[in-house]
Amino acid sequence: MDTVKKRSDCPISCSLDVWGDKWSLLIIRDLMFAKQCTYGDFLKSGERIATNILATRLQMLEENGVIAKLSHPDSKAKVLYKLTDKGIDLLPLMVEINLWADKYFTIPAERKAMIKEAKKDKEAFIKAYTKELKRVS
Amino acid sequence: MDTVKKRSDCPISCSLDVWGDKWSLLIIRDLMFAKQCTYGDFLKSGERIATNILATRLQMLEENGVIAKLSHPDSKAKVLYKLTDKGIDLLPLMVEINLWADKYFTIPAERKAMIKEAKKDKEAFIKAYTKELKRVS
DNA sequence: TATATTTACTTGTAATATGCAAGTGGTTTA
DNA sequence: TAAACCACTTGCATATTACAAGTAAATATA
Repeated sequence: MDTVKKRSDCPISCSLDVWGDKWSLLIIRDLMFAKQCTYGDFLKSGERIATNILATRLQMLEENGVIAKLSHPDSKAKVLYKLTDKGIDLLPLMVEINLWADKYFTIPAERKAMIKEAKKDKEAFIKAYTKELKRVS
Repeated sequence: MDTVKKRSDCPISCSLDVWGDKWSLLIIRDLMFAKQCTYGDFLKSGERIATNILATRLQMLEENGVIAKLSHPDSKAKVLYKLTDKGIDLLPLMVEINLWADKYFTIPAERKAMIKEAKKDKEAFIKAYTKELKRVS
């Protein structure tokens, strides 16, 4: 595929060049929740990503070292995706998005527990959850 | 303009519906750095946003309560944009993006000082800088 | 006071990206 | 051995973006 074209050297801009679209962070979210996902798992997510978009985003995120493919233990027909360390390092960002959303949107009940935990002791939560994510990867 | 169409109730998804595109966070970045910007200031930024895109993004961000217009003290021809409290609350998110980028990209020298300060004591930095942003708004 | 310039946009149009439906080719299950 | 599953690809209509040019009000200049 084609190389990512940088718009500038600004750290925000460079970051957006990697995951700054409507879908990438949702893929990363799925991987942070589920630790590992198949292609089909992503398609089943609530936001109904189109299959061609999913394919190009997965490719893009892999090229940028945010996610990695690994072979599925059960079947050669399946592919497992997981976060790399670079992807796991997006956890603090993900937490902050959740906290912002918690302040300005109505959050579904099943998501409140994690947000509450992150609010109680942010650093501790991130440390513990990072460890858990790295254990799987 | 048309209402934002939610893809799901997920906090990440809802947040992305507001600022999850290639340009919105750059607009917010400019406002966090400069505190107040005119339309022309945004156009002058390094990433060269197209004027029609800028206009629609500013409108979108204003509709979503992230930024606000105010009259320019010098001239009726000029318009000043600033962050609302909701926009200022994106500072922790912005800091985390910078920290992630600092780890994985080459950061321009002139941006390193702020990142260093944020790394030294994140909470203190956010608190102090939030205060400064609110002072202007 | 007339004219030029600045400012914040808008409009038109071509290029690109997205979204949807259907298809493909290996792999696994029955 | 056929049907079903899985991870994609392909084709095409629609939507979004990018680029260039234009507009109207406000201000600066002659």
